[in-house]
Amino acid sequence: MSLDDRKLEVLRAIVEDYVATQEPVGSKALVERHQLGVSPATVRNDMAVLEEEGYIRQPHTSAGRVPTDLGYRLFVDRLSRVKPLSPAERRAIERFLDGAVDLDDVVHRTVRLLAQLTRQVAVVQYPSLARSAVRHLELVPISTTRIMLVMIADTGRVEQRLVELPTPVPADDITEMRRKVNEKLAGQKLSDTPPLVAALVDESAPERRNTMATLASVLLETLVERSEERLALAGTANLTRGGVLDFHGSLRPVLEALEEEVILLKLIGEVEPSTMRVRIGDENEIDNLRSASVVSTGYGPGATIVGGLGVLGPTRMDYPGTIATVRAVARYVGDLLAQN
Amino acid sequence: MSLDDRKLEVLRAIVEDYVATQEPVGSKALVERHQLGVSPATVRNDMAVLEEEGYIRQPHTSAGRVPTDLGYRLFVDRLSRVKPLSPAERRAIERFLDGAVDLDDVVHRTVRLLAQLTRQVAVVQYPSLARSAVRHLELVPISTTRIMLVMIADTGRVEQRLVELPTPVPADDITEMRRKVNEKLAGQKLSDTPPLVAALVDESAPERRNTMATLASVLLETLVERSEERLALAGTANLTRGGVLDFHGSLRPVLEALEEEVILLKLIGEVEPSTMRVRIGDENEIDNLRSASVVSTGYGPGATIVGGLGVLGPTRMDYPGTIATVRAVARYVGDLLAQN
DNA sequence: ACTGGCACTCGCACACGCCGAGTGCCAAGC
DNA sequence: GCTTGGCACTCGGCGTGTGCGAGTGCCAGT
Repeated sequence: MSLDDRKLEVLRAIVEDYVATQEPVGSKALVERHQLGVSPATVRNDMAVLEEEGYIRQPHTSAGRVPTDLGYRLFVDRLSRVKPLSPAERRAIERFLDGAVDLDDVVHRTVRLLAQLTRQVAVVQYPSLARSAVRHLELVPISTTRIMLVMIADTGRVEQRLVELPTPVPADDITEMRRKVNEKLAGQKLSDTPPLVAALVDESAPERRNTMATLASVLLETLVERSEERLALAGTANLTRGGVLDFHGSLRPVLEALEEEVILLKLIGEVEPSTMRVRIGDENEIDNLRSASVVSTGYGPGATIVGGLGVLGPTRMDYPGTIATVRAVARYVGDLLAQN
Repeated sequence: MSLDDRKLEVLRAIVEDYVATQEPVGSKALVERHQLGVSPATVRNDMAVLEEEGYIRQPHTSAGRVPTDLGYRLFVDRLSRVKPLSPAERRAIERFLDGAVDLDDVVHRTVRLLAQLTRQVAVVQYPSLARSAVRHLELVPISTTRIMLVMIADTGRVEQRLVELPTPVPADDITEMRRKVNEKLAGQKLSDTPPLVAALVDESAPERRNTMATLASVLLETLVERSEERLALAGTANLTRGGVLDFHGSLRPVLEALEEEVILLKLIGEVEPSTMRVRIGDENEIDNLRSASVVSTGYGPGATIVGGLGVLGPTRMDYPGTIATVRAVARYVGDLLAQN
């Protein structure tokens, strides 16, 4: 059985009112606050159907209705109009993000901004190394048996790692190695580097091969295997808004989940071509987050995607507003990265 | 009026029992669980005195007693015996911290370890730049008008910053500048660098002065002014242990405080020669943390101190255990840094 | 100075009853 | 046939009342 337009309208009204008031909404209140053009009794009938179909439910027998996860899903997919940002918000974004001096700075500002605008927990992934290309590799001699390997990616990320050499290496050799390494790797996608690194070792002069092998292994580890994904988080205090009512009764599991980088990456990291991803309550695979919703998207210069960002909050969330904000912030950050 | 030994013993018993059970402790329960050698009535008289002096209080008229901040203070200062770590704990620390490849890695492991061992919120400050010396400065040409400035500190910290040059600069000049800059700054305490940097500009050849001035300003900003202190945080989920009873009723203010780097730095950063610092409840200057206690100390290679670390939890906290753990972890981290 | 005894206080848990919001259903109306 | 007003019903929330018991303060006795 399909739902007619009025029933959908009723669902929308329920979602909007519930999100706004945080209280179960009854038929009478509904007709008062929205121009539905019908009586409470009619609305009640519609509600009965919506409940039967699983879009809403009653917390207890004689209370108003509350949307279910399924209800929010339908709302997000078919009922919510995009809510354009206010000029003030646009200006806030611009003002906040301009003046960032650093990739670190950009990420930190972004995550705070996102938390502030949405009043939720915000997560921003640093540009993924896997999706970056090498811009430059630098070998900095620290002592005769130690060099610092610095990798600068085209996304602005900089990774460094100390390399302990098996034997002392003269400065000239290091200069030469730097030249070779850059010649071979600069401009390459990090994901394409492993064979190139292997080739480097093969091609190097016998007397330098040992050193080069050490270097290569660190290189591989840093660049590919450990493939360190980094994250920034902000706004956890927002979890306490609206009491402990959201997140059925305890912040514990949510806070625990937020401590696990792996989990967060799963949440916002799996960037597909799809523009915007909304996961509502039970749709989350992580058990600890069954009471939460996540709105996330990818960002990057132009059309490419180098990382993910998003927010996490109670299922009772202003989806249109949140989606609009997340999208806008992602776009600004992308533009910012494009300028570098 | 001074408190005789038995009264102090009573206070200790109250603190220990309350920390263990989280329930107000009465006179009868006290004599049962501790060998005080006197009757409940006597204990009651002692309690009356302790209450008068402000060390304990009753939540309501006919309940047991609970330590006040002042009571905890007395307990920490005069009554608690240091609780040596179990071998298992020592081993855990060692196992956890060995195998760190990076300063980043060290800090992250440390903060997680600390959170896990104390079951509180842990905070670790990265080695402060202000207390570091320059080990090496590297100028990496990115394009003709852009160079990446990489500063490697003796504490292992690496900071980088993009420098936009006013005019294109040939590679040779950059090599020369690198030499000059290192000659002047390597080995110097960061806090001593400003005049040296100024001198660098003055001494440079006229045709390079412009470039050098740009470089110098970025240098100063990165190294001294912005003097970026970094932090790692873990264990926020531990705040939810013991319900919302601790932190009088709301985690909100605490979570908010934990989001402010400035506040956290104040908490654990002000490292004085004193070895261990315990701030209990109202002793905290930050209003949001009036319901919390902070145990912190400095760490660093040998006797020097390069940063702070500590934990934050409810005033109802196992002080002896926490203090022992924080001290032990700080020592291990210091040793680890000394090895670099 | 310590102790046993005793009256007293008060928070907590539980039971009771009322109120009212909100519902489902039904019969009447457009 | 959908919509509507009417109506009986349900049930959670809240305020009141009561009993219980832990814990206290005080006092008189040793």
